Amino acid sequence: MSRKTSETRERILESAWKLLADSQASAVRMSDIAKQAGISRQAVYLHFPTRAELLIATTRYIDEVKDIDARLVKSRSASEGLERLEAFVEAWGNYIPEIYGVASAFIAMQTKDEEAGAAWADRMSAVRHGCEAAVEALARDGRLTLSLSTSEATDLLLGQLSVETWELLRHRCGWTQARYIDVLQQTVRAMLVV
Amino acid sequence: MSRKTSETRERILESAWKLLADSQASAVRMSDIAKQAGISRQAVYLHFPTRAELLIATTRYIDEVKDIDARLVKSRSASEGLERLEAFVEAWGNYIPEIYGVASAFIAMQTKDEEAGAAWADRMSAVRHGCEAAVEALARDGRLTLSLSTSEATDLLLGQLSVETWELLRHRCGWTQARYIDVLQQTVRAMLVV
DNA sequence: TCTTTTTCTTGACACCGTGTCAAGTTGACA
DNA sequence: TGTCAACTTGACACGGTGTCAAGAAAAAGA
Repeated sequence: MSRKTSETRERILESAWKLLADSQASAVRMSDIAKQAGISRQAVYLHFPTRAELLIATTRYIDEVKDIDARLVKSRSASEGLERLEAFVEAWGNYIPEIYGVASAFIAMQTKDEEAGAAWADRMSAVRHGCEAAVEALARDGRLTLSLSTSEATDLLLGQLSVETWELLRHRCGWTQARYIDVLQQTVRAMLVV
Repeated sequence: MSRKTSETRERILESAWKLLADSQASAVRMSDIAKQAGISRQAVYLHFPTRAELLIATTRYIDEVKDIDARLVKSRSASEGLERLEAFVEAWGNYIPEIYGVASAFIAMQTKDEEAGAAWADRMSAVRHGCEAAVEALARDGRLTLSLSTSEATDLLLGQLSVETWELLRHRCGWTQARYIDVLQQTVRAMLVV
């Protein structure tokens, strides 16, 4: 692996990221990314065999740069369930804008492309684990709404924290990010906490 | 307009409906629909200029056959806000499965096709009106959660009742339809009602 | 420095699905 | 019988993804 290789690879990832971030996702073609990176379309295929794999690599790259793990520390180290839940909503809710571009590209591809669907499902299952941990902490404190199993509560939380819901509220309904976090913490609490 | 014309048109709509209902939406091509209807692909274009317009016509057709209005009567005639809200969740929540096929085709097309995006947005705005009416009835009863404006509450309800959320819970998480309705009524109540 | 190997470029092509076009067929009805 | 509308057949353009082959250019190695 020469230095050149990883440099080009990174330039591709940066380009994909940038384009996905400011145009509307699925309009970004392989040739656009190549142009942005200042290389030929074929060179992109030398590094990433398919569009789906490029998107997958892009999310991983963003996770690294934006340090998703660091953002979750506060939630993971919370002593109480409710605190953990609120910290999780805040951390993930504030992370969505970072990945929204690539996320919506995935969502658009899901139906057409098997591989993209699997990759996105995998990503979502990581989020689900976060939701589950918060719900279980709540249950241990005996504060989980009685009528819900932990798995149901996890599913609901996942739905509430979905990229689609974020998009609806922030883009289509014009909410501010701060209000989104605020209201979501409040509704999630009303839904899940006794 | 001869009898023949409208017969064919209806056969196309029925075919589109059927195919969208049981395969995964965006994999349904114009040629599939033509084959199902027993006509040539070009004949489909004689009745519907684009795939988007065919989808739009298909939703209208389903609305007619499944009588969406009749399903909303109970909600519209409710005397109390809470009653109206719960009836609305039930009516719309039970209508989603009927339109899910064509809905997900729209959602998949949204990004690519301007027209499809507009049509789906239009449809969603009709649902939003339903949400709004329920929320306003609740507010009139003085039972709307204090920290939310009626518009925010409407947005939240819309998000909770979105096709995407339904799909998550029913398909990806394996909920039954009955449980979906039950839990949604409960969570929506917890979120919005004081 | 000269050679080998890797990376990237150029340009062509196949494939798929949408939408268009033109010429011809069929059937109803006057 | 002739006319008109609905339909068929077969061709084609377009846009986007992914593939292939030949060659240029740059890095690595002796």
